[in-house]
Amino acid sequence: MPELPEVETWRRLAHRTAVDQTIEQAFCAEDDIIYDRNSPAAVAKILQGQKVIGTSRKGKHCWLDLENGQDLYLHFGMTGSLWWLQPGEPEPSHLKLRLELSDGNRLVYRNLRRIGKIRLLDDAAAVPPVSRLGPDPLGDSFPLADLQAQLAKRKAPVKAVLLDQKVFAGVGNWIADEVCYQAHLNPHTKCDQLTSNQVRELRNSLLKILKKAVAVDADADRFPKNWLFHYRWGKKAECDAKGQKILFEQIGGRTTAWVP
DNA sequence: CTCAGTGTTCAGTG
DNA sequence: TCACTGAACACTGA
Repeated sequence: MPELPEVETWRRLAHRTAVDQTIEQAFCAEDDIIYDRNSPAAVAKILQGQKVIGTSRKGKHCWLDLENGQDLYLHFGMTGSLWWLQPGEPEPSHLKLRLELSDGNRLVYRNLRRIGKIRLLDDAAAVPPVSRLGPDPLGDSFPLADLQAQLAKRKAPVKAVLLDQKVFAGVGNWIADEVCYQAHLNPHTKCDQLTSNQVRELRNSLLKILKKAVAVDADADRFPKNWLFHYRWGKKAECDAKGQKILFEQIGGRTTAWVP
């Protein structure tokens, strides 16, 4: 479920395993998930011999900073993931990118359903989609006053605006629902109808959820037991941890789980 | 067989 | 130009 916490966890993985390593060999699948001025094979050729000097993330987008000044940009879509493999460890299916590092380990990107992107960019932060993102609530300054002003201008349901990457870079469907749940907001509420206390609660809940999810490496099994998260999947659970009925509705074009 | 789905982006409307 | 809605994208699994 690649939303901000998962992507941040993968960025950290890449950071501690690949920074200061040289890419000895690279493989890019012949797949239009890798679209670029260059063919996948040409991208692999450029990657070969490059040292990784850093990692970056904004919202759900992340990239490796290469020694030649370019960025290896990764977007995970709905089903992408990043794996670090030691010698002998088998690779996952649907592998789209493999970096063989100088210490003998591999960093690989896999994507089951091919909604995602791999690109070699001169400056990932300067071009869309990253350049169009609003603040990342964890990585950027995210003042309450700015949020109040933004939301006061929006008439869409709060659930829909939580998914707007220009306002909350990195929030996805389950986080948006979790925020409404923990902040005691009806996801149908129009943003311009929210009281200033509600906006404060929304922001507090969002930051709390993101920090906790990142602190447990986005491992859902370690999310607090009282989070709606554990009860919303598969539409199996009728009730949350307190026995309150969970509703499933379409809001902002997506399935929304909420408790009145 | 049908359909929903963790994300983004575009067309159409107002 | 913007805000908003709904559809499209690709594929799997329920």
